[in-house]
Amino acid sequence: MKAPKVHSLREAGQRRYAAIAERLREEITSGRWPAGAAIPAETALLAEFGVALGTIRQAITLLVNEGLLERQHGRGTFVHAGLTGASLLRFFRFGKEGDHEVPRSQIHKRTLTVATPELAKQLGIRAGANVIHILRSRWLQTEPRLLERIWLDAKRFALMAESEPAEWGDLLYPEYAARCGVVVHRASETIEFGTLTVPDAALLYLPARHPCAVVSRAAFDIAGRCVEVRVTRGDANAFHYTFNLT
Amino acid sequence: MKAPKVHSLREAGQRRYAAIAERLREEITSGRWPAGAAIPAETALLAEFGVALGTIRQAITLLVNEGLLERQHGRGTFVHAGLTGASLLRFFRFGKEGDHEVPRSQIHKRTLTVATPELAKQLGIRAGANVIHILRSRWLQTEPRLLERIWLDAKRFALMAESEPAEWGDLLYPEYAARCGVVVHRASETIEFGTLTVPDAALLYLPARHPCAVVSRAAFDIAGRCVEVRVTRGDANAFHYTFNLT
DNA sequence: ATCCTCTAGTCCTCTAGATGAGTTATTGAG
DNA sequence: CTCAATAACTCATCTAGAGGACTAGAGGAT
Repeated sequence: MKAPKVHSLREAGQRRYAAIAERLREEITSGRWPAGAAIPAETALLAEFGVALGTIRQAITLLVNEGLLERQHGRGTFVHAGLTGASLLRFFRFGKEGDHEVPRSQIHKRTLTVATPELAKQLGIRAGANVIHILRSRWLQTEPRLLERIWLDAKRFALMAESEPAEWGDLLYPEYAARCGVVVHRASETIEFGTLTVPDAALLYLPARHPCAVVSRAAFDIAGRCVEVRVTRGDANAFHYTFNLT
Repeated sequence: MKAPKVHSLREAGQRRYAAIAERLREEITSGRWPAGAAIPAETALLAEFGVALGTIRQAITLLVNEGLLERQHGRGTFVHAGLTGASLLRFFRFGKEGDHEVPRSQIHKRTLTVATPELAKQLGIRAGANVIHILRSRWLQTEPRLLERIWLDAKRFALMAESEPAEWGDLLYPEYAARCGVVVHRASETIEFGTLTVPDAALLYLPARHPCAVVSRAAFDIAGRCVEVRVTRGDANAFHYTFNLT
């Protein structure tokens, strides 16, 4: 089935490349083009939409800049494969530099509870709906370094509630993808400062009321739905983060 | 004088648009095209370099993405005007939201000292060379909120040493530009947590050893030279910062 | 004075190609 | 079987041009 040319479908004033980008975005966010898969070649798309190569490339460039697509010279253009989740350690400096070891995970609790109104709003579910709550620490060498609290929609992540936490790997995002088909595409993080409660301090082998950095993350799938809420705490003295402004 | 076509000047394997971008970058970083000024029109550049419009646009896009140029539809393409410096408060939440008031400045000290080896390395000057050191606090309403220590190369910023601190505005970057012709184009910032010394705490009306966020900034001009080193401290409990990852 | 239109100058979109460069699977020689 | 050459596919660069959209200023109508 040949798709109609884009000329007839776009709104007044809308650019052709923008109309094409919108159509491609729809294929991606709907999941018809799954994460990591190749999209049709540029020559195929220009034939399908009946436009010149430059127009197709402009549409694709738009989606590349949005982080939805990735180009690979000579291979093809691919739907963004998602985050692995190994990125929290960039905020902390524990031990030697340039060490990108994945911290080992120790699950302390995995419970089924009920969403508070605030959490429900973040996850886009009904207040009072079931959520999975995970408490785990992350270890480097022989020291617990980070303490994570994670909340998931129990409906979407049913298989995370049924499987044994001991079977999970140190990284959760690959588990989400393998067990529940949920790919984390982007996340928003907020950094704040606080002090450790008595039980939290015990889990991190630190004194009570020790200063800590608090990183609150909301993770989103490619369609923009929030799929995970996570709050991570670590020793404030190990915290450091660099970035650039222009 | 007509410039030679770019064909004959680029290195083997280098793209035309990359060669053109390099030439434009040289005009900008050398200061021949000053900050805020318009560059020649695309049609003028394509005639000068003897290439097609698309190639010129690709070269300009490269520099726009680097932050060196800014396009304005219908007006022209301009050299990036530089930072105003009003951006440190984005890290802190003092009082009401969405309040973009510029904090008032109180200069406590402006002294001429000698660069430590580490500072000299950052500023790209000789260890032991003269530097200007400024200690100032930034006020919102009736409270001191941030404490800043600033170091400048005394040679480049001679007029900052001679003028009266009382004459300076609340923002220093416009002073640098007006008095010394130094435009801050980009900055790199590192966040850490610490506690306040007794004298620093007194200046911020906080108890000694109160937790603080420490933001260390290196500011660079458009040619990539470090022109200012600044360390800012504020109440850690007011600190918060959000950003996105893909 | 205010509003409008016109115009020249700018960047932006789009076409219809040709050619270059990187990747991968196949095919043929040893 | 192993390895190298090749073919076929991909995205990337570049041309030469037409017309659109936006801005700013000049001039005229109200």
